[in-house]
Amino acid sequence: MNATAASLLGLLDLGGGDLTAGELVRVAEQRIGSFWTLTRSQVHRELAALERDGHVEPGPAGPRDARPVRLTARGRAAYREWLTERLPAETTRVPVLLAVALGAVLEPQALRDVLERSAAGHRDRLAAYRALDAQLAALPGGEPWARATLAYGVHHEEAVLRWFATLPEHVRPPDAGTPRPRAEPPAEGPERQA
Amino acid sequence: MNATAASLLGLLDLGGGDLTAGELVRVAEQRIGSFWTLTRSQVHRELAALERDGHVEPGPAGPRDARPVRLTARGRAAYREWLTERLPAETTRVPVLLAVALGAVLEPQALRDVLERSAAGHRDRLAAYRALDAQLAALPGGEPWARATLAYGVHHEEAVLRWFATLPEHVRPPDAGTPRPRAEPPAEGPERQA
DNA sequence: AAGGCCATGTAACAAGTTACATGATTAA
DNA sequence: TTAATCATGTAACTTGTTACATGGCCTT
Repeated sequence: MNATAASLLGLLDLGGGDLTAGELVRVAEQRIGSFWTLTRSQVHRELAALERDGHVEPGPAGPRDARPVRLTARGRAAYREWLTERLPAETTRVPVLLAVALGAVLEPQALRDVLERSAAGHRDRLAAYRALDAQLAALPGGEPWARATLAYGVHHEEAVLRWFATLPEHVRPPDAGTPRPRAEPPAEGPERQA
Repeated sequence: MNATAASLLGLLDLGGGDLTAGELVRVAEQRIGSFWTLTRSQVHRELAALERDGHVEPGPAGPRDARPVRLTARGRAAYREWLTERLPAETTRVPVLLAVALGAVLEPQALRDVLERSAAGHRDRLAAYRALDAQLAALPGGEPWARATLAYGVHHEEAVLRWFATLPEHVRPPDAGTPRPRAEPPAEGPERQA
């Protein structure tokens, strides 16, 4: 049982019915978006292993050789055990930090350009998360868990943007704000949309 | 040129002199810590490729078959080009978010345990970052770039801890604080755009 | 001087990414 | 009916991880 396999079983559990590889990819994208990458190739490979181990069983075949799978009781127990007992720590690679760590040997202007592009991406993502959250909030059930997941993204992006503002002035990207002032009314509403 | 190779060249540049694979791993751990994972196996593999491509050249051999390498002019240009022109976006897998996304089908108690353990890890890391930052601040040069890197970690961990406090009460880990009162800790971000 | 310890390099394995061939659906 | 498009599965490749054998270093 690995992280990818466990996540697939969990999504099957959440989905309720039979899902194909493509559907799983879509559900993952929708449910955990940019915080849990999954490619179709991975899904196919893991699904094959999961079926071999009895964690999923094939459902009725669909068009295009699409093979929906269904979670088995064994599979449900396996992923839950993994989730509660073997959940690994978060691992990250933050490319922009590499640039910052090398700040002593880089041209300030080059570093500043890198930071500016990175900051723009974070601003865009923050805006996208907020927009999506507004959509979810309007839905009947309120989608509390999807919104909780999104909230992580919002908190993270806000934190990163605040961090940009703390960088030395000669490399700080424009529009990153300034280190100190956190008093003024933050423009909560519609910002420059991506 | 890939991210791992580029980071090795950058660290060689920063280090100044000849470094062995093991030294590179140590420098990476010290400089970008938990935001840039590197294993010795990767370093050996990449170093072989880098030497083949003329990005590094072998220095005087040391004990235990240790083979220090030195950055070449070609290597310096290559990693800088990558850093400023091809820096990839951040990719993350946040296991705890998987649990949250599956909140609808998990036992609340199980989810709460998972969250509590995750929160504990984040608290520990935040404390460690702060302690390390205090050490760096006391150093002669002040280590501005190392501290800037660390600051990212501090901001990130603070944000995650704040996020925990926003989760539904019946799964919120103890010691996570409460959603509303944001008196003391860094508050709503001043991510002013324009 | 000897034995445990630790760092080195190597190799096998697992996971993630990219590119491609095929077949179904849709629109003209 | 035909052509374009899109989703599917497969394969090849790259990157990351884990486990292991060896040899210098340090302590006793």
